[in-house]
Amino acid sequence: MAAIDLSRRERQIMDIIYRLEKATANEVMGLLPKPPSYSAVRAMLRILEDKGHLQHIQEGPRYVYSSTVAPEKASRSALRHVMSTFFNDSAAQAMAALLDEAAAELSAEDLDRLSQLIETAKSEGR
Amino acid sequence: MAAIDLSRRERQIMDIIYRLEKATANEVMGLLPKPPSYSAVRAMLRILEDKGHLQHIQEGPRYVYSSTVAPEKASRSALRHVMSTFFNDSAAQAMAALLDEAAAELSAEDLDRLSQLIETAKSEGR
DNA sequence: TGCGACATGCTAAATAATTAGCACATTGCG
DNA sequence: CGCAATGTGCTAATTATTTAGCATGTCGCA
Repeated sequence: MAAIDLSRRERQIMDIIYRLEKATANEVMGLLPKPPSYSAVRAMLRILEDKGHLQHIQEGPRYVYSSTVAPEKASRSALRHVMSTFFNDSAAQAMAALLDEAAAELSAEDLDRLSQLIETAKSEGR
Repeated sequence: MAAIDLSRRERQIMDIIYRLEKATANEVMGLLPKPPSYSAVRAMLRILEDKGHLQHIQEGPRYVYSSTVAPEKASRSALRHVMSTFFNDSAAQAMAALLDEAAAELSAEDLDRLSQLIETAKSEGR
């Protein structure tokens, strides 16, 4: 079930679909590194659907694929995985690293919002 | 070069090595899901070393493998990848999700430290 | 309406990944 | 010292992944 047992292409495709939320075979193909043929992409999508990772709806003439797992849930397990792989399961360390890595990109408003979230967490944590 | 073009087993092994910082073939084997034979593990380690992802030192009779990329650097690119896949490249969103996901595990001290880091970032960001 | 563009499904072939097995070196202890 | 345990290197076979190709259906417009 976890991302850990997807093959390389499968993972690449899942990443794209998470990024776009929903995508057609063509869109996926466009974003794949060293894109294979269109029909190769379709085959992979079908396999991922078989395995239960994707679902599709028909939209006009084509299929639009999306994850069967809610994006929020998937992102949480991705974060968990990064925490366990690189940060000794410490959320605090992971957050510190994020802050450090991306400080330049954060606006004053972002930082204020984060401060508030932390304050809230403090008051709840008792 | 990126983790995105590692095969499934290669990725699993790299994750283990990041987690342990350094590891022997035996340790890696013990942590692999559905562990293959010892010699299969050794073969993979050799391949990863060929590709430049791992290096080893001889420690007594055995090889101890570690990443060629500094853990800090690897963790940053893992965070970047999660940000781009799930959080629309927004560090702030990623941090908020982490906070929410792991609030229960964070101590008051953790939260204080994070507040301070954020204050520092605010003052630097001008 | 008829045809070009663009879908899908399926299968078989090509390529890549993964594994086991064998030959041999080194360690450490009875 | 000698041998069991535990290393490594390499190669070849198995298995999984990834791909292309062909048959076929549908949409939209000249």
